[in-house]
Amino acid sequence: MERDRRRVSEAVIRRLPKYYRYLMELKKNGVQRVSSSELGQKMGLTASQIRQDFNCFGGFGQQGYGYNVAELCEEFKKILGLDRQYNMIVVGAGNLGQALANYSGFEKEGFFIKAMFDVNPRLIGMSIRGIEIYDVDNLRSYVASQHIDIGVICTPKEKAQEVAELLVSCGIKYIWNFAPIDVVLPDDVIVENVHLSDSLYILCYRINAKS
Amino acid sequence: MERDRRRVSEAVIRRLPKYYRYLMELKKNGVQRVSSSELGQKMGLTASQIRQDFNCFGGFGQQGYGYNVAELCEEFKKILGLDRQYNMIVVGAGNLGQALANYSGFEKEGFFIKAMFDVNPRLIGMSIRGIEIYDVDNLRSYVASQHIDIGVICTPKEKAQEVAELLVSCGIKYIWNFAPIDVVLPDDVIVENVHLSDSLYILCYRINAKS
DNA sequence: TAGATTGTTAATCGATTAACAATC
DNA sequence: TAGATTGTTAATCGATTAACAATC
Repeated sequence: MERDRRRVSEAVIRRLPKYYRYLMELKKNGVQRVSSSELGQKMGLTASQIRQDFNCFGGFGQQGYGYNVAELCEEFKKILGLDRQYNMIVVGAGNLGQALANYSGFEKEGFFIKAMFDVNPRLIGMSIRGIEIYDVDNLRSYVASQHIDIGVICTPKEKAQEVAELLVSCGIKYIWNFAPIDVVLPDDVIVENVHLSDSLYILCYRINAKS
Repeated sequence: MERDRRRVSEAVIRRLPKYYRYLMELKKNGVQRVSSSELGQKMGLTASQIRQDFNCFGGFGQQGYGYNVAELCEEFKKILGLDRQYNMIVVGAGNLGQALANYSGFEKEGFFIKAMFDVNPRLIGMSIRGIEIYDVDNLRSYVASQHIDIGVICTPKEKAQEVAELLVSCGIKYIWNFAPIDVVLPDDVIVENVHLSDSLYILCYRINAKS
């Protein structure tokens, strides 16, 4: 039960969503219990690693039995912070921003896009699934009047740093960045990047490294 | 110059796109040379690590001088396999698939979406920036008649495994997967995943771990 | 109780950092 | 040549794996 008995390493953090996905799948399939070795087999990890990882957060298992799937799902939901709602705004209502707004899947998990912002007059005033696109000039006053947790950057890379700074100056401390650039921000701001092109480059590297 | 003097670790591979991004930026800004310590400062890495990483692929530097930026860009382009063209098809012409088709940036880097496929009759027959959406039933004959390198999966997660197997059965060996699931395929198939929800979960973890 | 499987400590492995001779 | 910085070897650090006592 004791959290933070040791520092949770970056490697462990990167595996957490994968654990969550596999455990939810097991739960959906009506599986009641799972051992570290069964789960390891499925996920391509060693049983040892799984037990080490889980014990960063607490002793969730029972000797001789394994882990209760439903219980473990709940624990992971808490660990990942998925037991609450998050309000988001998206800056940049182009292709990607619109795709995110159109995707209804995030809402089921508690992530709500409350508004979008852009500089393009053709987009301003439009709405997508009820999500309005506002002029980015209205961002500051919008954020002042609403509770927004996460700022999502979907602008071209040239604007990303500027937008990130704007968001931070409005008090937003958590940023999900889709622009292919590393934004530089104060240490207390948390940035999570989705670098599509990096991912594609890695695929290409492997294509060529194989031969 | 000798490649593969040692096996290139996963950790190094994940850093390659970042090196490429920073080096291209330096080149764009007209910077001629860079030392490992300068680059390290910018990227938040140690000079030692950069020299180790680079020397997985060859001795690109010159003692007392550092690295020639333009030369290093060329080397990284080759290492990543960005010195050629890739033809892609997208399966799943929903939000995300359409966003990828609308994004013209990939073409500038040599990635061409040649066609899209879907099961939805409302989408079949449409075209996006000249990219046609075909019935997925026509995928096999299409791939047989065209040279396609990469298959991109933008379907809901329920269909992803099936689509992946279809692509592989058509001879496609390289897959860029956006569905939030780990597809299981033969060992000689290379899969690169973009798990948006995993990324969002990690952001949430950090939001909650902070407090 | 006996069998199974955890939680945890110890051993191993690999990645990062430090140091320095080589050399431009 | 002297100064700078690489390429590379050695030392350190951290993550993964193995082992096993604890215990359900």
